[in-house]
Amino acid sequence: MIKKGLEDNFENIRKIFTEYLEKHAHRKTPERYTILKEIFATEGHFDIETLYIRMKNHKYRVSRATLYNTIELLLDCELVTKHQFGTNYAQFEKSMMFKQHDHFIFNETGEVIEFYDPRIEEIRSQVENLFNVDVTHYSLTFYGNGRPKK
Amino acid sequence: MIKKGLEDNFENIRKIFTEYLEKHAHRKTPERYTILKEIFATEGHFDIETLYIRMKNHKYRVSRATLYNTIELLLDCELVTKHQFGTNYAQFEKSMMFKQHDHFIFNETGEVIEFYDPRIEEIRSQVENLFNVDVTHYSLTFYGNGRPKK
DNA sequence: TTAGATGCAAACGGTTTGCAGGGAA
DNA sequence: TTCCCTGCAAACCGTTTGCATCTAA
Repeated sequence: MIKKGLEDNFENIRKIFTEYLEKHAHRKTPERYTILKEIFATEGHFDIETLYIRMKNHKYRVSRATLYNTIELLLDCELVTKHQFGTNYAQFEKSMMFKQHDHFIFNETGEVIEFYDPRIEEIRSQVENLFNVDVTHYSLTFYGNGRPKK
Repeated sequence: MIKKGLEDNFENIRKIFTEYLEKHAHRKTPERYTILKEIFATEGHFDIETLYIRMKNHKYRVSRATLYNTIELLLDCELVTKHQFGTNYAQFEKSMMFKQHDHFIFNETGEVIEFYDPRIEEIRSQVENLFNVDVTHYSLTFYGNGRPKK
């Protein structure tokens, strides 16, 4: 039953993507839907190379160029979010429509914890008012170490 | 008088760097001090290539490799801060010991505004307590557009 | 039928590395 | 004198681009 719910949810995602492609007169190629499916089939963050390897392992014929192109579309229709956690390569994650969140990164391992604190919205408004700007997006990331168990 | 004050301040910076080099048994080469001086002589953010060009223009013989090496030392002794504003190249700025701040970036131009909102410290404590971690550093950046003048 | 999309491989650009020569300690 | 540091150039690696081929519309 829960699984059914998740599938329904993905159907919804597909629909959003389809509408986006149609609206912008982009072709609905099988590759694009396969990549969308692959991304939404796994949890957590990923980079392009990892996604590429994973799809190769699943015996899909896909090129890095197409991955980069398709990610661009998915970013544009906001189904995927891009992060640059202080490295010089990009990491991505599927957007969780409702669940806005920020990140804590362990210095040693790169492990990611997600959290949400509503006070960030207050800071955001403050910035918008102070500088007379519209904030389109933002990035808040804490870096640090775990405390000794003890 | 104010200028004098700034010079004194830079003397202090030099001292910090010297102490750091001595403590870690790194050599006090002229290149390292020249780079330090060049960085503290200019305002705002910079990337390695810009710094390289600027030093070439000032007729310094310096290699990119040394710039990268020295920046690494300056980061380590916290005289310089590193940013990755959503691009795949790093930007840096001299640390302002006392003036903690975050950034707003204009989507179109990349122009940077600095600001400070103390509420970020509350979020930081919250994260530390919630996940039982120590935050060593963080990054908060808003991206957006200026509002039409009216 | 045809313009947009794909796969492949080469190009690109910021960063890193290897190495011979130079200079701080 | 030692061996860390420097400049130079090549290597590296994530990303972008060019192009022949393919295919959604």
